[in-house]
Amino acid sequence: MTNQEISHLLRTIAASYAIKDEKKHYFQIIAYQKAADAIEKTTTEAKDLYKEDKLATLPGVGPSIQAHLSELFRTGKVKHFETVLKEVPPAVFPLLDIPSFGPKKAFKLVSVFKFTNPKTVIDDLAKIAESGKIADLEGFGEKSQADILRAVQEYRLGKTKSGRMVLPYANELAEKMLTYLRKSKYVKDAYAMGSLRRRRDTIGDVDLAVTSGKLDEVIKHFVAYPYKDRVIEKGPQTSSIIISGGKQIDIMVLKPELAGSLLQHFTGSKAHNIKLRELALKKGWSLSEKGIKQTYQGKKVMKTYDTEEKFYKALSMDWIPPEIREDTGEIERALKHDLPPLIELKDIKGDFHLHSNFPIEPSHDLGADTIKTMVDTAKQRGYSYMGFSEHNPSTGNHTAQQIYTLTQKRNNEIEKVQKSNKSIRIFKLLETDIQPSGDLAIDEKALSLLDAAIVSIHSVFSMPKEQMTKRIIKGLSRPKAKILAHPTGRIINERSGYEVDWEELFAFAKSHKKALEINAWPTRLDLPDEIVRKAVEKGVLLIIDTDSHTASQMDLMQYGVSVARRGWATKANIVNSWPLDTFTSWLLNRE
DNA sequence: GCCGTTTTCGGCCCGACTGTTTTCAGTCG
Repeated sequence: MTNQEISHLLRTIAASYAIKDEKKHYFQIIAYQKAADAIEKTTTEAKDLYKEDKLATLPGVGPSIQAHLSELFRTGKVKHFETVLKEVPPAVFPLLDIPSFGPKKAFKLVSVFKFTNPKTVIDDLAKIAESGKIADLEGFGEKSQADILRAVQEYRLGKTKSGRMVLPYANELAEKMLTYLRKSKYVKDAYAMGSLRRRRDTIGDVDLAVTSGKLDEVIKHFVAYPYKDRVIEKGPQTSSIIISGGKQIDIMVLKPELAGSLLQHFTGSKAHNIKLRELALKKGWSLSEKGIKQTYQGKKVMKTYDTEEKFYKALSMDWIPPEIREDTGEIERALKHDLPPLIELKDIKGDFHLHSNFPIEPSHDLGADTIKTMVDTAKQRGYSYMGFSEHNPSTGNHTAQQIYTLTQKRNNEIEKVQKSNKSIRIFKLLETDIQPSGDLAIDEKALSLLDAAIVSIHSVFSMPKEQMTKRIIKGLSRPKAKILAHPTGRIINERSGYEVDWEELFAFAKSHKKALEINAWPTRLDLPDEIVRKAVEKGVLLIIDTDSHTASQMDLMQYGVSVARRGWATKANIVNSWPLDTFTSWLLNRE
């Protein structure tokens, strides 16, 4: 059972409790939802945690839910869950997957119209809505009947569940809207918020915040967006629209003097905000997007903040970088004024996963730009060093001698460019396949031509975890192999990575000073942030690379840096933020 | 059901918006 499925199951249990007796089970419902959130978010499979007896390490998973999940993994079902679910008509559950349907609405409709078949309930409901019978129901009306019909239709089209966007795509949508918003004279400042500002690897909705003296004018302007499909809601300070393409944009507008609490509120994460508010509550304070509510001599006073720094300061803590606002310890550290200095884009001194168009007759894809062009771009970026790492010449079509000769030719070209570019040190690498056996795709003689090798998996992804871990470690254990590229092999929205025993790989990488790559390619972002965090805690070296196949793609570095920041990485962790001499000593094993 | 340098018991974030109401329930983030 996947984390997604387990999370869905826990939400189903929460919904069932809400239907049975929401008041009585109020906090249980919250607890189940919280556990569902945690399991949905984590990149570690709950089943693996169960095997290692570490389920309780998930926040919000306590003794009871842990026991239920253990039973689930052991026997495939949970007696307690079955008892709870038995009391709710099964036709309720499919409706819960439709946006705007909660437990109450779903249960009422299923009960009144006596829907019994979960397989047909959505169609049955659509028919009833079309016949006009819902409008007569108490608590419903013509409008809600039409809303139900539209929600069902959108659900059938898969429109509202069109998946999460990769970062640059969401960025582009946000920038377009921000540009449009700034055209209004009533807009003072406009910002991207939510998971976009926290730089999560994927984005659901685009959240925007605007400061203005004229809230209603901004909302009016927002809903008049030319690429709008429809308005979901529109109030005095917030609004949501669907744009063509089906993506949702949410906006919140407040006065400039509330900018601090507004940005803090709308950046999230939800877990981060809840933790902050619980903390404030202990002082008798109440936090919201409007500021901090305090009681003075029996009177409630709202204190306002125009910057986030002031808002956090009022809570006796340092400003927290958005990338780590996930309630994974950042609040405690900010209270102790002990947040780590996260790596920044300007700290990066070189890019090492670069594919030029040099005709090396590779096993996989070739780049599109010349070595010289890419060197020029690196210099423009202010890099002091860089490395070329085209894929190795294909082993199927070449003899060992041919591979050697091709590599040598590529090296000659690099040396030629190096001669006329003294301000940047250019290293000679290759991205070399780790074959299923764990052997590298090129022999020792060809390897000797390289300063170092980036090694990676490009075939036979489905291997048992132990075998895959052995394969990787065997490949990495060659002295020239210094970097493991895209370590999980995942492609966002396409495939989950292969299975690796991270503890074992971290231990090996640390003791042999091998770097794990944070691949900045937006559909990779591999290592994922959560694994970066674990690597950082273990003291494993990391390198941020773009995997560029054109010179312009070297701009993608920012996305890799975001992942590193989300993983709490500092300069000490990131080898390509080191000065040239330190870096060179490391890469060439001269330390 | 979870959780803890103010607690192992007694708390549990906060508010916006909509539709159907005439003061509020439901859903969402």
